[in-house]
Amino acid sequence: MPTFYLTTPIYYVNDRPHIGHCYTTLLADVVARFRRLDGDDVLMLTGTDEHAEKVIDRAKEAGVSVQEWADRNAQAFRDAFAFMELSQDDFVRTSEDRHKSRASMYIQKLVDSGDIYLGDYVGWYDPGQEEYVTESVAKAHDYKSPVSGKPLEKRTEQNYFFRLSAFEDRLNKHIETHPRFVQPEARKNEVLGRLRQGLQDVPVSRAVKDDGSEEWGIRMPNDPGHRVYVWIEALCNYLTVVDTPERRQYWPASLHLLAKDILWFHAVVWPAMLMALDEPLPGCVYAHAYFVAEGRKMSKSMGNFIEIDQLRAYGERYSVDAVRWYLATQGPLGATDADFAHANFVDIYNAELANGLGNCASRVVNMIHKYFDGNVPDARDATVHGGVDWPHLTAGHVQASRNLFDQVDLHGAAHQGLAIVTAVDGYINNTEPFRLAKKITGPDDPQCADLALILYNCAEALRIASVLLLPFMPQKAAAVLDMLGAKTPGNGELEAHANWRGEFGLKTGEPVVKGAGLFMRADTEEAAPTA
RNA sequence: GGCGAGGUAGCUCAGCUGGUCUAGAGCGCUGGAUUCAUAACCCGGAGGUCGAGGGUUCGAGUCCCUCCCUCGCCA
Repeated sequence: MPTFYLTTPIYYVNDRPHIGHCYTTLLADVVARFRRLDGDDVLMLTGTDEHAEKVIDRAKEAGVSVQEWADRNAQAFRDAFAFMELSQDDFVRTSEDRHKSRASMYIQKLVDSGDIYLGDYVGWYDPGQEEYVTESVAKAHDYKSPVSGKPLEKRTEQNYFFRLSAFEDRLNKHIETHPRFVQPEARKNEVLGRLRQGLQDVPVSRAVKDDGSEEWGIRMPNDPGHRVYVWIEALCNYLTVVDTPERRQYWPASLHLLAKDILWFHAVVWPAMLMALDEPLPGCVYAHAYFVAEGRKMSKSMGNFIEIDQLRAYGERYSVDAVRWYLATQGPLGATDADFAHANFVDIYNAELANGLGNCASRVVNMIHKYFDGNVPDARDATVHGGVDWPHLTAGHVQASRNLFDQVDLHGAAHQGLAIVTAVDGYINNTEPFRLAKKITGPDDPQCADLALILYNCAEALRIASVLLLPFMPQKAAAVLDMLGAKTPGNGELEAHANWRGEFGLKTGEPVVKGAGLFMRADTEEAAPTA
């Protein structure tokens, strides 16, 4: 069984879960669900990054221990992901020993190999903030603190550095010989452009004073006066989690999903570290863009972050699967930002879910009830009818789904399932089963067989469409399968279940259930739901 | 300032190496048909001087130049 290991970034534990965290993790979830269905041995990883110094500060403000604070906030991410029906196989926290011990080991290895060395760091220090600011920021503020306005101090301190510069050629070569390594294309160009300007070694630690405060973070091996920078330690999570005898087979990761702001770390620093550790590199680093809210950039100062509670409100009104569908199909998977706009949400919801899938399921099930007492009609042996070659048509969309998932094109893949639904709608209009039903004089009327064939084809096509839609809307697609009396496929069963009238095809005589409306039409005038 | 991406219907976008593009899709809008269905589905229509100007060519949304605008990355 091929393995497929995919990751999201680990999220800063002080943050409140918002649409951005949910989006990246949802992408991973949809891909993971599809891969499992298609037979891969999948490991999907997400988690929290907990060792920043601000975590200590905030815990103090809240009057709780750092661990308690981190526990509480990590749980908020778990809850958010549970609400979104996200199916991570593991949730790593950098404060866990399994992470800390191995991350220390990697650092030690890099020290031993000389890829991490002790050097002098010269920079502009802001005493008020107790942090360094970059040269460009310092210059922009006339060498005064951007916060307090007091003069910055030029300081030199000893730091450990990672010899990033040594990997420039290998990185360039790798990116050029592996066209899918950095995606999408525009992001790859950015990385290559920046590589052309040359690489500098990067500091990976900072001196800490032992003031008796709580033990937090990872110290430099053999030099506990230095704490490993949180970002470099955080990157290690992708490896620490699978660096066990049981999980080694998953490495290297097939796909790292992340947002564009941390592309550099993932496409350059992390691969260079892996080279230094003599580890194989991940297959693809995919950096998506951002969601904006109602056309405006989300920011702390604007206070317009779409937080998990607002997504919950959407979920309550329109269903969680509708939220998943909107994010997955309308999200900023490419290089440009996407808008989470209420009017747009309602448009997509009505057009694709209510008028599309929901209405189609409703009309098919209803006719089977009306004309065949709610039992799957007998299709005899015909498969091509009304100008549609159903086995061929559905198989084409199944294959297209696979190809699109390979390219992480979720929008395209989602529409493969929907395309079958559209085909069913067109087929019904062309063959007019409802009109046929009126012409039928009795059970011996040969037109009865035509009617049966038409409705069987509709139901079977809808079944396969649902299988393809399962990764996007696990609840609703399963609900359609339930209505049709079909089984929901398990891991590795895509092929068998997507097979027209195969082992899992609809069986003549089996009951079809009229369920509640799947996605009821939304009122376009209604205001957006609020948390 | 350096590098990069892009400006195509009301909206979101396809249009690869120039010629079925007399310019497309989906949504929205509009007319019709229909009634199995969630005022839905199906068919048709309107709507664009393809950012502006110049050039190459028998022929340019597609190549070249200049300019304008937007966005991203870096400094």
